[in-house]
Amino acid sequence: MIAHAKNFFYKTLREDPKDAEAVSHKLLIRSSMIKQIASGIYAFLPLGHRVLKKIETIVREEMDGIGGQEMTMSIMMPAEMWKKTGRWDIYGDDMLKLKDRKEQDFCLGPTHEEQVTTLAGQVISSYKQLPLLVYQIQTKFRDEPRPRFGLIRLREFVMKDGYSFHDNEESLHETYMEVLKAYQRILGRMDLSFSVVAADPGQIGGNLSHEFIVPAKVGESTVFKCDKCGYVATSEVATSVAPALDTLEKPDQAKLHTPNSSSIDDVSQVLSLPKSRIVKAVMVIGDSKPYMILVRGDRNVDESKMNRRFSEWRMMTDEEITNMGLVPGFVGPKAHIEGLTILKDKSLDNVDWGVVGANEKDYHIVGVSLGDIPYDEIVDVGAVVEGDACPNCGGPLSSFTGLEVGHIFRLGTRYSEPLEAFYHDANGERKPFIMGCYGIGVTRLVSAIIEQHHDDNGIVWPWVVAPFHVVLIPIGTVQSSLDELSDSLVKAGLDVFVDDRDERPGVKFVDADLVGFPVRIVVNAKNTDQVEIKFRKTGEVVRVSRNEVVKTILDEAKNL
RNA sequence: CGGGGCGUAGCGCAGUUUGGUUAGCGCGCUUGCCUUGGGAGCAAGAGGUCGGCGGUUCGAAUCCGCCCGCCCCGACCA
Repeated sequence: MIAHAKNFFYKTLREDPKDAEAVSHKLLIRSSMIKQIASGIYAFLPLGHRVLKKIETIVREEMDGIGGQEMTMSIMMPAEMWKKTGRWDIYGDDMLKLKDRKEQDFCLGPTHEEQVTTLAGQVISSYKQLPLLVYQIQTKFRDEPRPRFGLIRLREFVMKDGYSFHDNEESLHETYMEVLKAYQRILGRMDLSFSVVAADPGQIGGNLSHEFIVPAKVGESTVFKCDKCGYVATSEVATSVAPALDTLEKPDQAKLHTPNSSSIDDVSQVLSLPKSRIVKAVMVIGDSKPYMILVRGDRNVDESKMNRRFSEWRMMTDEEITNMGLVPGFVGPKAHIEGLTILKDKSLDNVDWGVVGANEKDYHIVGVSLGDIPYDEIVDVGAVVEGDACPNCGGPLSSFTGLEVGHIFRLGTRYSEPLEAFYHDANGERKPFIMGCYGIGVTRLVSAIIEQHHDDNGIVWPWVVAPFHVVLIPIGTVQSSLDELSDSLVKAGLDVFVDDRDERPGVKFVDADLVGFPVRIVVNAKNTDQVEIKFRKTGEVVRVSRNEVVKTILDEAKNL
């Protein structure tokens, strides 16, 4: 494939766009890969389009490699199937709903479990046809409240979503692991460093999931890991052992005056005690019932963990707290509060004594043995913090931020049951499919790759996803040798971009670096027998005779 | 949805506080000359509903009101 700059649909920018913050966003705009159409919605110009297609090809090859069957589902779909699974309401405003001319309800698919499950129910009728793995690479729409960072958080984006169907858990597990390995190969081929981490299935459902996280500054996911034993988990599911407190003699239990000290910080200061000695009491309404959640004072309740514990929850208002006979800001545990359930977070496990609210304005009680505090259940809803001990080996946990580029789930029968997607088993009984689902954010990968592969001058595309492998820059009149050279490169299967613009060499060099072609070839009229080859990644420059060019590049390609 | 910022030529910005010629600058674009190994130079040009609507005024990019869009932090989020 060959393209010529003179009539190529692109225009590089000298200055950073003012609306861009992330490096990948700035470079995508400046190199003219994408143009914004609306918030979270972009057009892919030819350069960006070519990158996207190359990423898709890698994904497709690896999915086909484990027996995945590619298909294309519809983007727009009727409300009915979403109402059956309950997600017509659960998904909320993130799902773009619309009506057709007959006033029928439709939505633009934010994901495709409903559709693929419906289809499977219609097409698959026997256990003999299982297991089955299908996938598509297709545009999704989610009306995100806050799109950001160019292609990182979009409203309209391309995703590879795959779904598997099984008649038993072992089969699901097998496919799940095969997809996991395929994902590792996909990201590895794109030269991304990444972590596979235990994660929160969120509203997709299921009991276990893994995220594929590419470490990046602009990452929205926080991951905790243990260097000692290899434990990794997102902040949403990470557990830890809170480090032990400094030994401190327990004072006699006493009610102390703590005027205007309703926050942990205030109490800690007034009593000259570490925040970890204070028992935080968080009052919530969970699934319509009141709960008091006790957490160690130096940490917070994690919302994702709460979302898994309760299907619906919110903080109590001050009025509701007062109505329970408690005092907002000075809430503490006490026995026998009608209808109240007390949950004790495990972060309090190794606290021997502490401070609790006195349930009286401006008073706290010190010297309370944790053993004396009443509770109904021990729970894990506390947010992990860096420095906590690894739940497996006790080693210290550290954290990093990254981009979630893939997520795989075991769904079980979450969708097949409500959609009545059944097969017949060996005994002739109708059973719902056991399902898995597997996503990769294709558009997000474009950004992830740039976040990991760039320098001060621009993008440094890995060979396999570069929009073009080679940029050819002529200096002076070299038409015949240029044609000959580009011919041989194209015949060797390379994608060649000829910068034949009527520009000075400096302009072309700067653009070549910005756009990020892995290889730059300069042909100078002063000496057409030899050409200069420069590798973007290493900056290495070699001069070779024209007939050695293809070989030189192909030899080096595996390192690019 | 809460907080903050921005909206003037394709891009980046000045002008708005204190209303007043024909709304400027850099880059980019067009034409010519010149130049050709890291964003050259000279000359002549083209390009604007000043985000939108309404109001105040002799007069509005500038003051007032309403609305829209975009970005950042948070909430939210496979």
